Amino acid sequence: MAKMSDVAKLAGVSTATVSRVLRNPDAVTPRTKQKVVEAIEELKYQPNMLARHFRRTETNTILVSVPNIINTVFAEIVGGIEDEASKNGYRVLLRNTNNQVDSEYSSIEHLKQRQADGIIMLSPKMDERLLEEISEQYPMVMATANLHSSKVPTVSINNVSSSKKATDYLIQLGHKRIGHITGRLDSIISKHRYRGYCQAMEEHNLPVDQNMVREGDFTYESGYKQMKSLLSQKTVPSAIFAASDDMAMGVINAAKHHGLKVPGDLAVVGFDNVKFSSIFDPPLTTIAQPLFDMGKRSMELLIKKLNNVPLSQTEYILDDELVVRASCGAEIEEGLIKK
Amino acid sequence: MAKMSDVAKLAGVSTATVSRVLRNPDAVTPRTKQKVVEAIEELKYQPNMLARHFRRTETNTILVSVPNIINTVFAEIVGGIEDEASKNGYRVLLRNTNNQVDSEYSSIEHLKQRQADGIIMLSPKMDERLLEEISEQYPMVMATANLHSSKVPTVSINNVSSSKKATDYLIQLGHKRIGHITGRLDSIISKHRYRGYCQAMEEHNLPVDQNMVREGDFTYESGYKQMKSLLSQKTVPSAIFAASDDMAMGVINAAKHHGLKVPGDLAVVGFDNVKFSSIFDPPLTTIAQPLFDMGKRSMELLIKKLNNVPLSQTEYILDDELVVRASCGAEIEEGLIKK
DNA sequence: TTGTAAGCGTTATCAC
DNA sequence: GTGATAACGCTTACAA
Repeated sequence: MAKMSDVAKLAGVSTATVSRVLRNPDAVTPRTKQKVVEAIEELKYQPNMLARHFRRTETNTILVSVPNIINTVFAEIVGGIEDEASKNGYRVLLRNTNNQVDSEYSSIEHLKQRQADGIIMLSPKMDERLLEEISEQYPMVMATANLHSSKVPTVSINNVSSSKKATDYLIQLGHKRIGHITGRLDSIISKHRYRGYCQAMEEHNLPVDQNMVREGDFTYESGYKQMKSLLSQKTVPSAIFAASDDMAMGVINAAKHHGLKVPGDLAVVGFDNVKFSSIFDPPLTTIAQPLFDMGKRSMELLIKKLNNVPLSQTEYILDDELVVRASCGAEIEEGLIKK
Repeated sequence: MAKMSDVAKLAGVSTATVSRVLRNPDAVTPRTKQKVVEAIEELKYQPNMLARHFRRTETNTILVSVPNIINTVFAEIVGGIEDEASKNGYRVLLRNTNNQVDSEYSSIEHLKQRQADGIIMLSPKMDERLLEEISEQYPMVMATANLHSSKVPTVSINNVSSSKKATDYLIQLGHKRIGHITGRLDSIISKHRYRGYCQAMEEHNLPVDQNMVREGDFTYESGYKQMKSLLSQKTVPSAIFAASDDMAMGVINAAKHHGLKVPGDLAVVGFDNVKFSSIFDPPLTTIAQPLFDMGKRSMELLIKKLNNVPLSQTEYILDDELVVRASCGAEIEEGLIKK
């Protein structure tokens, strides 16, 4: 494999000149540049990036810590990150944590060992104070995370207001016994979505009945199971707000298997607007998180940090949207919501 | 940031010894080792991996070229790759190609620039001869690809026999007008699946009617569109074999929107067994590709190549399986297939 | 504008 | 078993 010194020799110049041609061609006369370029082509020279990264102490690589790449929510965010990254000459190193905090720590180690220029953490589970500490020393951005503190730059939607919006919608359709399947309640996202649900209920003087609330873990299976549990009670909800589309689909299938019609006997609102939510039968009414954009935006912010551009804020709240489909039996007609 | 020489100084040894403690601790007396370890902890020394990679000319990173990470098929394979990689101390660098051949070439450049120790290509579209050439010089494995040649190690299922199996199943259920939605026919995978379909038909003396065959591109949308097209004809199929689950779901929804009952009026078999296929209504009968395992296996093979372990073969065919669910209206009962 | 040469932090080859 | 030192390939003061 040809190295820079080979190119230099063939072109009759020094390695410094070859390096300049590569890095900043205008600092060199057209003539020498020409010679060097020819030599590069002749030898099919490829710079040894390991040497370059070492010397420049940068990798052009950003690390993404993902709880689970198979989850379409994260896959879409990663898609957005990758898109923006490759447009800017960065590569994306993926780290699947499988929801293990240990794995998150080891991602941080990678960062400290300078194997990546920066990190984007998706829904981190690790200690918040530690996260802040690292964020002070290394370029870091978080996506789909709501920490208590706002020291770490975070891209998300407003999980409280969006959930309130979802619940409001069900109330507006006339529902009173509205159940909620939460995500794992050790996650702040889940707490916020729960809070939005509570706020909507309380504002309309509807009691938040703990018999109507179940803790899931964002998965289809947990939605299915918790709905079964709700259906085994004497009083049964007429509507469900699920904190994820996967759970909403579990809820609907559980209801169907129980002989209920959706939306006839049960209205369901999901959360995320993953691809399948529109394909599912019935298509899900859901809160659309701009997942791809969240990924893009996180990467944009990280690039700013990498270039020492000061960020004007630390919380970037993107717009969510209630996407109305058939799972609540409502149709938009002339701008009005009809049951 | 502390460097090795700092550790050496504090421990009162040379850098060579520190390096030894890190790489091969048994080549050092317990006493010196102890001193060095203490110094490392005291200084919170982290090796500079950029320097190490440069020096060792290896990165412990493998590159995965993915047509589209948002596609659950690929996401599951990547999940398997990541799993096996992290068990073996490798990191996974992701490159989303968005089905652009150019992007595949640029992944290869990364490899040549020694930014990764090896590469796994998922469904590559680039020139086959070039692929072979690169495979001779660099560690490379392919997954979900069937090339004509068998020089590049490839992990896949047998797309011909699996498709034949799927079609046979429909024939066995009594269907005669069986349609097929292919993937893009410039892909060998699609051609093989088509071939399996044809073989099954011909073996049962059923004509392969070109009016019953449509070219899709593996996406839900294409399945939907091509089914609409099939339904606009005078003679309409009674069953469809779709070359992907996404297309199968498109087919089913198109049929439903057209007023047909699935499986009552139309039986559908898909391909891939993505997570959502069992959640869909009706749950899809489909060919299960062991996606996660395919990822794992590809990584295993790549690790062998990286360690210069000779591979006994170049084609690794994993077992597929026909998963029978409700989309064909059949139920397994006492081991018998009933209509 | 171009060349010289030092240096990035680690590892490997020698001696001792 | 340990230490001195050269080397990996590129970048960058500094000198010319």
